[in-house]
Amino acid sequence: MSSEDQREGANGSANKNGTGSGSADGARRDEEAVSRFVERFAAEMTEAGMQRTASRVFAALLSSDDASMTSAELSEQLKISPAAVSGAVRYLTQVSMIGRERDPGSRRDRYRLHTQPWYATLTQRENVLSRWENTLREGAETLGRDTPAGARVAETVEFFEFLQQELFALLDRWKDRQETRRTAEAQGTGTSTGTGTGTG
Amino acid sequence: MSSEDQREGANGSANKNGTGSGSADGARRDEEAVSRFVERFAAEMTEAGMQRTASRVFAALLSSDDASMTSAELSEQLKISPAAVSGAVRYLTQVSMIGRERDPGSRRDRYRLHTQPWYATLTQRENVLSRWENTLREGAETLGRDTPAGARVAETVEFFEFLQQELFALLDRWKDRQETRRTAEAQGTGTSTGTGTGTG
DNA sequence: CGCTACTTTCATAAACTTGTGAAGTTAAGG
DNA sequence: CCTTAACTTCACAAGTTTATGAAAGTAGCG
Repeated sequence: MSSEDQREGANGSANKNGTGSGSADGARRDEEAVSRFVERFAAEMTEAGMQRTASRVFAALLSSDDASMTSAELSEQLKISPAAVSGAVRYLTQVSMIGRERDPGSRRDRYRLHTQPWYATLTQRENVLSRWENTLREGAETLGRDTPAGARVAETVEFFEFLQQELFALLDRWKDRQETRRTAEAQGTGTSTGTGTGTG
Repeated sequence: MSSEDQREGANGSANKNGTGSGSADGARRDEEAVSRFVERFAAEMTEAGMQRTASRVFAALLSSDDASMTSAELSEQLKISPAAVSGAVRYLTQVSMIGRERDPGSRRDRYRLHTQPWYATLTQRENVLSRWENTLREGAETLGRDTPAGARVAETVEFFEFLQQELFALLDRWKDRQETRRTAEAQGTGTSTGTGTGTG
């Protein structure tokens, strides 16, 4: 634990999240409350079937101001070993929810939330929906489309086809909406909260 | 593999799936192939986070000709104890994917696939999406909407709101489409495969 | 070209999940 | 009301997942 802190003095320390930077603005994070949110949201994702640590890492990244953290930061905030972080980020990388970067001049990797984590998840070809669809299609053949069971399964296949098509259209609409809004914002107010967003 | 075939001998017994009903038509089920489909689809649902036995029960019902099976039938086909069936159907009932019936004059319950299992799952208020949305909303407040992290989370909330709205609309469209098709079928060909469908 | 700061892999331990038999409960039908 | 079939609950065993420390692997940087 304490042996990790050697390197701290260098710069913005473990948490790049406003707190450590001693900035004078009022937006100081209540790290404890933030952590509660991280854990709660992670727990809900876990309930829905995502690996526990992967969920926690994802939630932590989602709640970090620049949408990225290093392994050490994650390890410290979530109180888990580097090994656990390693496993989690491998998973999250595989499913395209985060990316790995290297800060130039450092040996540390940074893990960054993809700009469109949900978009990526929902659209990637090797999708849950796609796989189900394929299996169901074979099942419909096996059962025979002229049987009630086969007909039911065939209809389920159609439903999933429909669902996926519509999902793509829906996501496009979202993207448009976001772009429109961004443009409007850029012209209107001068606010510069313009960090990469988590949706899409 | 081969040792499982004992059950075949008896008669239609456990499986009400067209095979036993003594009908002369060629649509005799290859029970082994059907079982492979059941297990494969169940495994995919399990991978996606659903309880293993619940998935197997669901898949079995989906593949049964009248979309319903008794506890004993499930127990035999899936080779699990009545206790396991009990637990699985309790879960499936809770998430509104199946319903419980009682054959009049019998002491056995029947578990029936809801006509619209996906519809129910996607639209019920106590939804994964709704819960995530609420948690995220609180998170946005905690983080402060004027911080990059808070803004990102707030946008995620909007995305989930958008997603849910669109999902409802999408499901309505599907229902319309199905109804239209049914009507057309009824008028056009004389086919009578018209069993309840699994989609919606 | 080797030192050192990271990251990953691996065997093991802990925690959790799941399925079971047995006991308990409910209600159909005499 | 008693008998009995069917369903549910429960404590426990088996199996699976998950996190860990230790060891091995990589790659910046002198």
